[in-house]
Amino acid sequence: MMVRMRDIADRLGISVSTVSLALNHKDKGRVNPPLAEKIRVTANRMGYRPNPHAVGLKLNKSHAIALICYTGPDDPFLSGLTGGAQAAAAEAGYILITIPVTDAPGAEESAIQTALQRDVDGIVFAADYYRRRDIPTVPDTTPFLFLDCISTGSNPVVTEVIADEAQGSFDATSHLISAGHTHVGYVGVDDDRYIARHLREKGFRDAVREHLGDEATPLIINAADPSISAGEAVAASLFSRPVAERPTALFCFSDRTAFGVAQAARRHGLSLPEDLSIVGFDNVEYTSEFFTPRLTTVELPHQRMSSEAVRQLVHLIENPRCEPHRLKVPCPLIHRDSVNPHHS
Amino acid sequence: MMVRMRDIADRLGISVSTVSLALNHKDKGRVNPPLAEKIRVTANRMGYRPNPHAVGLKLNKSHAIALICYTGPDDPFLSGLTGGAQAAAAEAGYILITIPVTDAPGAEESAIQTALQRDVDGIVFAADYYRRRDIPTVPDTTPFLFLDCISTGSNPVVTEVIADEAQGSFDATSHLISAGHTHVGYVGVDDDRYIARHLREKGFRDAVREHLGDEATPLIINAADPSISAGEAVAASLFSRPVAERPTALFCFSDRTAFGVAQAARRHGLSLPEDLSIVGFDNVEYTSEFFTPRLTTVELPHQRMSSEAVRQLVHLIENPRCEPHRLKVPCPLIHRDSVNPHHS
DNA sequence: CTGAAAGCGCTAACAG
DNA sequence: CTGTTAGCGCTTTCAG
Repeated sequence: MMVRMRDIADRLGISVSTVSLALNHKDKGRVNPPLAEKIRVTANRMGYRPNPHAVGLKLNKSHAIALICYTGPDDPFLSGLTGGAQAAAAEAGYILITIPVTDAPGAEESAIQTALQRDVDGIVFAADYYRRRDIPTVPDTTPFLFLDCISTGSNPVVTEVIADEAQGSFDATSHLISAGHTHVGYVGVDDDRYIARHLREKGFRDAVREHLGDEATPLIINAADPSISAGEAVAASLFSRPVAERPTALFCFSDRTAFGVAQAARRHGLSLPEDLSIVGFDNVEYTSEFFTPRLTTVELPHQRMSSEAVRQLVHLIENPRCEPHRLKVPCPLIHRDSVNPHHS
Repeated sequence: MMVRMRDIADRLGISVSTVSLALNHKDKGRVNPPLAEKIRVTANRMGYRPNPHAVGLKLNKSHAIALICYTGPDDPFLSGLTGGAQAAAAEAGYILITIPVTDAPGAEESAIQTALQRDVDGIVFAADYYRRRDIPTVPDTTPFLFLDCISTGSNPVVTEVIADEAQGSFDATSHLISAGHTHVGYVGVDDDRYIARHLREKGFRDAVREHLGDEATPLIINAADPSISAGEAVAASLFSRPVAERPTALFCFSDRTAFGVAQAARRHGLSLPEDLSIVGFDNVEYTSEFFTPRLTTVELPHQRMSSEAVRQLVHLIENPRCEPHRLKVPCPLIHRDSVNPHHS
């Protein structure tokens, strides 16, 4: 069934080592070129595929990559994460092993052990949500990389792939302002566990300063958490303000916040997007699209992040001496129907 | 770093084969029990883990399972599928290799080759959506199983894990009827590519017959496809009927159909769930929850299906002679707010 | 420029 | 009951 080097050596009446040399492109000045070429051609024709176990046993390599990933049963992002990683790995000729990790004590170590035991060539470690965390113990011969999380400590000691949340927020806010809204606000979240909160707020502030000038005081309120109900709760206070102080456009920490805000607005008799424009953040699959009006939002590009992570990892595997760095994947603004132009 | 059988043999002053025997529980009547026990204990203490490559090379096994899966970049179900499979595989001590497959010609074969080349112990083949398809060529020494798709041909020649759609529809319809609705209808879909359509319609019909009697003529209309707009389009015709013929409750082919129906209902001045109760199908992550009113719907239990699939596969791997069969995973009804009691 | 041979860690005959 | 031995398919010195 499986054709081995042995088979092609026999066919050509030569030895296995010569075949190995040629097939691994280590033949430079060791096998005469025409022979090497002939070897490669017949290997191809015979459908030769190296036996990964044999190679692995010899080289302690497996041409496999592990994606270690926190897996809430209802994580809306796992899908993008595995999908992107899978595709990128396949493209680079690696296989993807997905290893779940839970909150149980020791689970991380055991996940990493599982990976190491399989001699994976590299590990992508993804947290459940963007957050700061310390680096698990991994032998530094094994390329390792963070996805959607960053290491504690100031400069990256490990390569990290994250979303450029500040840019996403900046773009969203800019979009609102360029639609004519001068009275634009930000509905954030008041919980430091969401480290994205600072980046999103920063993007908002920067956009306000850049487009509306230094003297503009940014309107910012914070919900208790990123849920619909919390969004609805804080937003209520906004709409009971005097009309002059009432924003005509709101950029929200999350899609759920935006839904809550929308609900509160409607409750106060406003209609969307005519009386209030909103932009969310996350682009929760399908949901933002189903909402009425279809929610304009900033996408968290999980698919691209994970494929980028795998690409970086492969690069690291193939170029072992490569400095750790932080790669920010842009968050695209998804234009839909929840933003209206405003004429003052 | 890695401790080998050799190491533990040396430590104990015995031979590798004895260690192998003991560690693989093949020691019955071949190694004296106390020794065997001591071997196992020290193996544990030394943190021995078998080298999968060595075992694989020898046995053509890898203690790995492949999940071959169609992967639309925006498939809302991939998440549940991989999540469930991952967890179940880890639990059974197998590793999960996820292999993407696209619509490109030859992609399926190549995915399967990739899996076989790695000597996976079994393959779960998942289609993107429930549908009938023929069985890819896989050596019958490799346990193989269909997830969310069934083979062409009448009786299963391969084990299949699918959702019990008819039961889900039956339950949804029964729920509507037991809430007092006698004028209940079904908004289906008029496209045979969705093989679920017949099962869902059947569940509806059966429930109507069982609870409302044979003489009740089930009200059924079909949308062109399962989209929101198509749902909205057919539903419109329903609401322009005379009040007496107007249903007070509708079971819908999909969540999206339900959203469309809701939209049409509102357009006709009805309010939900007071004037119209609706139940969807799919429980699209988050979405059904965000909708107002929160949508009562039938869940497609992808998580459970995939974990069940790998459990079945593991069983198949460990009990090679096991008849192919079809396993139906129940579709639970998720009670939310879109169904109101009806008093006639 | 090419081949013989050793050995990666493990299993399974086969001897003892 | 235990040890010796021969590979699994491949890479890699080391001789020729």
